[in-house]
Amino acid sequence: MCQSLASLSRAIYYRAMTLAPHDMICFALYSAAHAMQQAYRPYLDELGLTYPQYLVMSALWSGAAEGWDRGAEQDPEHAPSLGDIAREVQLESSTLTPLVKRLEAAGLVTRRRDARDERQVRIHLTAAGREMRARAAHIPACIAEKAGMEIGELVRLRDEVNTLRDRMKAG
Amino acid sequence: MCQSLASLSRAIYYRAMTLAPHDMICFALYSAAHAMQQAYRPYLDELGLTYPQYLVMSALWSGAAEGWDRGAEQDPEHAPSLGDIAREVQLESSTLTPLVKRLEAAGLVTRRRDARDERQVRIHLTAAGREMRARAAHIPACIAEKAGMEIGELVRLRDEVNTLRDRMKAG
DNA sequence: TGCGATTGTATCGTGTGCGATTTAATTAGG
DNA sequence: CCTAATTAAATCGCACACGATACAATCGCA
Repeated sequence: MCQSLASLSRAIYYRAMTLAPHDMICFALYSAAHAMQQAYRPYLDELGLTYPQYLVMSALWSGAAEGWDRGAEQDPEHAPSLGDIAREVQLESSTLTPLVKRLEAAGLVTRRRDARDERQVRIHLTAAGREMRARAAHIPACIAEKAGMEIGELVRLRDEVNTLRDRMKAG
Repeated sequence: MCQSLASLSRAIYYRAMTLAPHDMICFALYSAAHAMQQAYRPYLDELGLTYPQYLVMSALWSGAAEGWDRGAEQDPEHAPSLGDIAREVQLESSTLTPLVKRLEAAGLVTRRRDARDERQVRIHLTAAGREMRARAAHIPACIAEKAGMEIGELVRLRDEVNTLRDRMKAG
């Protein structure tokens, strides 16, 4: 089916080759990421969210794993900025600005300039946005079940993929 | 950094949870696929190709691992159809039709209706398209080096990701 | 043979994605 | 202080990506 290790190694040794997409690591990631989006689609359709919108909402719901909202109760300016979210979901402002505007148009978030630094736009969940969290809470288990792998296997694979990603982004 | 196995397992057990993007498998694939595209960019810029265009050209160059062009010398109708390419790169015709038209506009391929079945459009490499293969042949080794992993490790990770993809696409 | 079902592409609308650039606000340095 | 450099968002242009739909060509079956 796929090109053998020996064949790949020989080709790399000669440092000049043509690979079919189904032999490429990058295509494995590319097609798997798209397959994941398709697996989420029926669940996200119920919520009226696209997949990247779901990632942004998940970041807000989790407080990006509680890095953002320490003291947010007292100080609304501790809500994440658009840049904070951009770093969490690894998207450019040129992608995120219109996406968040669509979330705002859907009534899930608000966008407000920070009073102390007017360059920043702080993103707040609305009541509707907070309520959606419970309606989305079943999704991870559904996806994990569809993956048909042990949770430990999924976590190991996730970490290996994250390691590869970080290396591709470095130097 | 990332949510622990214990935490994930507990959450899956309760079947209701909110994960931050950086804890999700799907986000690992999503962000790694984008990081890969960025790693290819400098090489593809030299060729004037986008990343999905490179996947299509790679499929043509490899004859999709020699499944397409048996006897193509004698019979030009054995060239891959748009549907053949769509299956290889796992894209819809609505994505591939304009993409291939751009490759045609760049002088890399031709599109011709099959005389025996006028529903199908057969895609042929032009001389310029064939010549580009040599200019792209160094790319896999450059990417593999940047990944900083043993080839065997890369192949194993690719196969695991492909397995996950196939499970997400099934049922 | 003829006609309904299927198949292969194409078209349209919406929503990403990113590079390049712009604008406004803040910071840093002399 | 005052200006140069930096930073945060936004804007624009182009290219995916897919669902829904349309349409023509072919197939299947009575």
